[in-house]
Amino acid sequence: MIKVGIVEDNVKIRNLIQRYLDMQDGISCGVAVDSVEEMLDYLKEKELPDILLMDIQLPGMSGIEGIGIIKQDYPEIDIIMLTVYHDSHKIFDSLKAGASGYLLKHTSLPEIKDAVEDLAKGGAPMSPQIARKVIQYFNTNQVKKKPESDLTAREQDIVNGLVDGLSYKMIADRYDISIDTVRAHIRNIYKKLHVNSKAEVIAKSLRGEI
Amino acid sequence: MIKVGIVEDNVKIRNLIQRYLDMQDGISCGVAVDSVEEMLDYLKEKELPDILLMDIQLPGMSGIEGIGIIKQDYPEIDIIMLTVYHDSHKIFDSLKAGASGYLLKHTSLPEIKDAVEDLAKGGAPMSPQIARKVIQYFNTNQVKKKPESDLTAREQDIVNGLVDGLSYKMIADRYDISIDTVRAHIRNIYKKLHVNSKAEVIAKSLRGEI
DNA sequence: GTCAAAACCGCATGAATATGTGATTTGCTC
DNA sequence: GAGCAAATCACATATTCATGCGGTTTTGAC
Repeated sequence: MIKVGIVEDNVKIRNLIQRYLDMQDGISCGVAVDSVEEMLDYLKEKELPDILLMDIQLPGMSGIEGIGIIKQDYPEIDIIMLTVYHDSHKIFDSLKAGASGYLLKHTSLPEIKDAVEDLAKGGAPMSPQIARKVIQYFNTNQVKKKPESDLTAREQDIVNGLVDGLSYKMIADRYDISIDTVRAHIRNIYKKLHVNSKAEVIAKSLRGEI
Repeated sequence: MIKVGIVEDNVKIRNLIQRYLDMQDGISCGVAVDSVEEMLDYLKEKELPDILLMDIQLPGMSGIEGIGIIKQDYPEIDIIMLTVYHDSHKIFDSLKAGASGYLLKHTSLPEIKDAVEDLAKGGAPMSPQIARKVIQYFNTNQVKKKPESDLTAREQDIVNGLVDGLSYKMIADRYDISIDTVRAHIRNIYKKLHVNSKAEVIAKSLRGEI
């Protein structure tokens, strides 16, 4: 018997999921609350569930913060996020915090049931769009081992200066050239990198894209 | 009609999958070869498939090397790995090389068909065990850093804006606040981080020091 | 020895940023 | 309900940046 708990502030959705899961063979859903705080109270008193379904947008503590707190005290509980958010930040923050699955809210009840069973069997339920973003994380963030910028050595010097947080004047002093020369180099760097601010150069550089 | 190609050196498996997929509605599987080299020859001459199913262990070039070569010349082709290997290195190397899905070989024919359709719809098919390993990558590899910045949630928002290369005005628009408020937050951020330029904030953030 | 690329320099101007000095509202704590 | 942090907004000013234009000198390749 898989014991499931729900943290979801929309009463209708919460009751719907709880009733549906509870009537399935092999699943019991004995606790459904509307905030992380309530769930923490419950966990202190009662039997621990195996799996939690959790929203992100909640009254009080957010679901993402909740993951961290709950996993710290009860690392054996697996958490599936069930939310409308499909932006990368929320997804990766959730996974980093310790979530074991991530479903979007349009997921049907049978699919939620499948996800619970999947997780219990050692899988990691994800909505297809979510899986795609996770995969893309590897595709994009790590494939580029050699970004191969066409920056000259001097231009790279200037970039390093920017990354060190220096102003044009400080860079000029560091390399003993005039500030107008720094400007000239920066201009060329912007052209080559297709950007138009210090900020973007620094970001690119620190992301390893130069 | 989804056009699928197969690279698999086991003739029995290859023929089985090809025949099965080809008889499905909406899928055609016109090419099935036993090495990356042959597939490259085919791609030069004929119509490009939308999706490739590819083994890792192959005569000649390995499937993982193959991903890189194929994606370089034909980035629009999505590749699903279909292999017996479930070790993290092979999985992550494949994903980094540009694979869009990863299935284990015990996957049934209908599941392979589902995977093809899933991918065509923007998903990212993965066997449950694979999904679990991918998720664990985030859980373990990245949780460890807690730089402990005392930035408030709003201040962190602003920092994210800066890292995205936005100007004050753009940040103000993103969060629907006035540019003077952005300035105020930036001031406080600078105080807390002991810096005095956008550049330094971005650098600190991307170095994980926030 | 010519040619192109790289590095260097200068001036000018509008835009963006850094920083100061205010203020109001809200929610939480004691 | 006093005190305080957080978030919001305003106005002002000096500095820095982004970008336009124009150059010269050095250096390596052909």
